[in-house]
Amino acid sequence: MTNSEIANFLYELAEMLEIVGETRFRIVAYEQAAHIVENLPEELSDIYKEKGIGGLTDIKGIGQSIAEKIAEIITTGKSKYYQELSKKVPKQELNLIKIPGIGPKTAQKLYTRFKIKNIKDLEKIALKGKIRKLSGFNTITEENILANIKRLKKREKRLLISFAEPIAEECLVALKKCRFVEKCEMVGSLRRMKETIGDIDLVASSEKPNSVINYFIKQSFVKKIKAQGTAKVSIIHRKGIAIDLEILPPKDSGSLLQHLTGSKEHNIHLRKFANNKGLSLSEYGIKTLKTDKIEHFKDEKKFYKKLGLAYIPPELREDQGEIEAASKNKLPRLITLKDIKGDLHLHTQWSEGSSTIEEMARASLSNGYSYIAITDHTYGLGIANGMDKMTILKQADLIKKVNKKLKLIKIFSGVEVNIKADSSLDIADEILSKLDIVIASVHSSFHAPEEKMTERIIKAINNPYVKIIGHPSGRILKKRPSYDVEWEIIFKEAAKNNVALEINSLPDRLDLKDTLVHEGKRHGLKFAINTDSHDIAHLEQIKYGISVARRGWLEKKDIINTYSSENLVNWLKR
DNA sequence: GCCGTTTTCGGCCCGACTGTTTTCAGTCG
Repeated sequence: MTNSEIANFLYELAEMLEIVGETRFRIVAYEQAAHIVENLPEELSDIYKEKGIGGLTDIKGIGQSIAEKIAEIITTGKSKYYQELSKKVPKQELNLIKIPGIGPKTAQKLYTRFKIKNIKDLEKIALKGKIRKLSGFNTITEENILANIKRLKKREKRLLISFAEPIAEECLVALKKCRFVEKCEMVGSLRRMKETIGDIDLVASSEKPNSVINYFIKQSFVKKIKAQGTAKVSIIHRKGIAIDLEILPPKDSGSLLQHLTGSKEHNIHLRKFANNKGLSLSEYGIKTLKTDKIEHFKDEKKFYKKLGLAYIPPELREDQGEIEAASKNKLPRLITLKDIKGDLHLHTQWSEGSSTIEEMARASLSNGYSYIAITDHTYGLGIANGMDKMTILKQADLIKKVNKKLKLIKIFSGVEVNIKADSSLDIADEILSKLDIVIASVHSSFHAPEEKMTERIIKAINNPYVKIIGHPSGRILKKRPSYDVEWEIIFKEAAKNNVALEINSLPDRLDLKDTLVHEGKRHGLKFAINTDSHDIAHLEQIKYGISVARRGWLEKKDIINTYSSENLVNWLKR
């Protein structure tokens, strides 16, 4: 049983507890445990197999009671507690609380009155105008329910960061033109550079919040106003994405920025941490509990400093140990874009790319890179016009010539070789040995069982010429889950054999993902942040790969393409 | 249900917006 299955199980328990009217704190305990399990790098079932119940309760946020429920579901696939609860909770009510704006109380009212089976039924009843007649409801609430059902259908999945970011930019450009706005920024998951975004959160500082709100809601991209107050406004953008804007006076801009950047889990932990020091946090500043006096913060860094913490970069604010690290001044010095010296995964017209080798090299040079690797597909990947061995050698020859022509950038010859279903590579070692760098990737048989898939990758890692494993988990965001592999074995083997794992910067891959990157770092692994560009226009997507690396706590030294050309050559020889 | 540089019991993050509750509950982030 996977962590995400166990997390879903705990989330469902929390939802059912909510409906039966359990105390808030018990519900929160289940929700927190679910969240912790969801983000755990190690598989819970492995921990249980190795250490039993004690291994589970060692995890902060999981106590005896929840540990027993997890153990039961791992060993038997069932849970008595779950079964008992589901008898008390109509499944229909569980469906209803998925609609934004409908919580357990409203769900119960609607269900007991109408005996609705699902969201579709609710929609029908709302369309017939029956809900407005119920006490406690009216035409407006009925309309809201309908609008929210529509939204739920639309945004069932989160948006890629590459889709959300330009929309947020558009809003900021508009806000900056407003004369009442002093400063404005992205906050929430966008500022933390999460791989997918639920809705866009923006913050502005101004002495006249109302004027800013009135200006904002008149913009042409606003399709609908969802909620409007004196300090906050929520709209729907014409592309269907929800945008929240919050405004406070400049004297509070630091604490507001901190508050809205989140994550929720980071903030909860931070507030508990502050409570222990006799302080209370909010978007309005830091209150000393004894005196009730509030200190205001224009600067976010000073906000953290007041708590005795080093400044925590937004990408780390996921409650993954960053508060403890900041209190001991042990935060990593995160990698930045300017640390990158080259891109080691590029395609050209020689396989499925649209640019030439020289075009790629020149574009990279103007990016400030000192080297690149050309790594076109090999012939097993027929769909991508993969190269056979003669073509590979011909291309390597051409690369030598281009290298002589362009002296300011070094071009490494390479391939992205396929790891076949039988674990072998589709190009012989004899050819691979003539190249500077080899990436090995899985492009077929994604559904192989965990053991087989792990064996395929391990075998590639042990090939003396393979230096990087490309997009190691194989996932495509919103389309394809990652394949089943034993990460711990792969991390250990890759670290031992001096093979780097790739952080692929394509916005729908971002593979390896942040939490696994963090775990890999603990094993002493090296990484390569590559774009997998098929066109010179893709080179700039390296920023998304950098974000993943930062979210995975990586520093310059963890990443091979921050090395100088000379050091990289030495590393490749090792 | 979980947790402990005060604690194994008694707390548990904090505030905005909506609706019709004229002083607050429900919901959200």
